[in-house]
Amino acid sequence: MLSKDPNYHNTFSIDNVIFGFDEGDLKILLIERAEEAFIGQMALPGNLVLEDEDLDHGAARILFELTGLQNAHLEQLYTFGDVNRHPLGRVITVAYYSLIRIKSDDLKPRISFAKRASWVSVSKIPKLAFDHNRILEIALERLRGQLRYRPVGFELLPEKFTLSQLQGLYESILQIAIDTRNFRKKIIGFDFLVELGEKQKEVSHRAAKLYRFDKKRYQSLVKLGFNFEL
Amino acid sequence: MLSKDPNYHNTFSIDNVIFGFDEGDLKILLIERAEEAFIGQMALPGNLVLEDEDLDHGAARILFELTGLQNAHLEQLYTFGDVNRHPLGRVITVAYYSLIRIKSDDLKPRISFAKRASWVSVSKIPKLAFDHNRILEIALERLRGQLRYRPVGFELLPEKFTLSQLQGLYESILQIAIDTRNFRKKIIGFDFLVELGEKQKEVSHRAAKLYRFDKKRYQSLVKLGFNFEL
DNA sequence: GCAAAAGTGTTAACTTTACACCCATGT
DNA sequence: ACATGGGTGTAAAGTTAACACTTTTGC
Repeated sequence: MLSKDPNYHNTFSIDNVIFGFDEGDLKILLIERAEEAFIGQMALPGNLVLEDEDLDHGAARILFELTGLQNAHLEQLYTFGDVNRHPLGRVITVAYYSLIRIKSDDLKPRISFAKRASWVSVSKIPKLAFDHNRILEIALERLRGQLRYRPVGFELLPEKFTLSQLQGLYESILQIAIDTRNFRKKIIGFDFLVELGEKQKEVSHRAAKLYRFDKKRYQSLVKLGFNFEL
Repeated sequence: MLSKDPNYHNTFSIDNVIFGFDEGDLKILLIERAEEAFIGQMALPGNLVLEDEDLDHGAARILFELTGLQNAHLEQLYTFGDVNRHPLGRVITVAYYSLIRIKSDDLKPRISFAKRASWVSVSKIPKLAFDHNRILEIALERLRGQLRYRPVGFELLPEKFTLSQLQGLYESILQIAIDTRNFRKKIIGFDFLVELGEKQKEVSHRAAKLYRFDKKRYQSLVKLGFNFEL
């Protein structure tokens, strides 16, 4: 065990749980740590908050510095403050989470704190630094909870997607089977998907129609009292 | 404005939002502050966390010291960390919340930090210290959100209650009208209320039957896949 | 006997579930 | 022509919503 570092006295950090969806699989963004503690180990992209910085700002800054990602819609998840969660001293951490569309050219750490950032399937998460496995667990619970009651799935898919992709996302994250006809009826009935008049290309079967999520339409429906529920 | 106090550098606190229900009215527990900052003003019962204390423990300790309350089931709500939320320095605060049964003899502050603790109707909250009005707002949102999907109402009522009291609680907190017959059918149908075979006393109208919430029964129903929803 | 709240059932509208076959495309 | 996933409707079961009168009790 490392000895306590007095600079870590009463200090706090932010850790980001960033979900993405790719190849039918839910993934999260991990970095390889290039500094103590847990040097060389995989961890959530997180770091200390600056003294003159609001929490939400810190979350966005830290995410950018460690991964190169910008404009993720970060939401506060939970605060972890067990006395011994950090080997160098008392550090409470505020966890944030976000759902984003994975793009291949996204990931470029801007500071040496992280060696690299990469997407890891949630079914293949190694032992992480600190209490990050636990943080991820809480984030997964929250994601599963929100998936049924808020149209969060659309943030994970590409802008243009097929109804089967959408159904697959729900089935994969919630680990349930969904009846295709009922699913389509319901989703189409919500009346916030726009049929793009385009089709999939380069698939070796009947090409599916492409849709996009109409966020403005969704928001105006919500104002009229509509409640998303899958 | 007070000058910054170097002792408050990178320090964190806990604030508790404690809900109670009495006389058909939702209330929260406030203290009158006996120390700087905001001396003499009403505030949520909160204080600094000790260095060697887990967050959950700190929440329970602080609540006890400032109000005398014990055994409240405290749940973490949200963390507030705006740079200027505290006039003496940077203090992030982790808000906790709890629903409890109000009893008249509960409230006795154990340390001089609070002059007194008292229940205040949420419709009559004054301007509070720090950003506590905002914290309360977030807590109210969370309470309203949870009320429909978790049997939290029973934590606010006395152990023995009538169905009208229960209905009144929902109507008062959610600010909606509920059909009595449908409400009773649904609640009775859940099959986790126990009819006590007793009746109200000293009311000048037909006395209502008393019920209690069977928590064990509820939990075993949940295990079988039951989902509370009002 | 009257005021005040307790208690009780039925029907129509709507929502959810279960279920099976033909279609379009690439190889 | 076959393999692969895309796309479609109906009926039964279950749930929710609307609605009005009688009962009990204290004063």
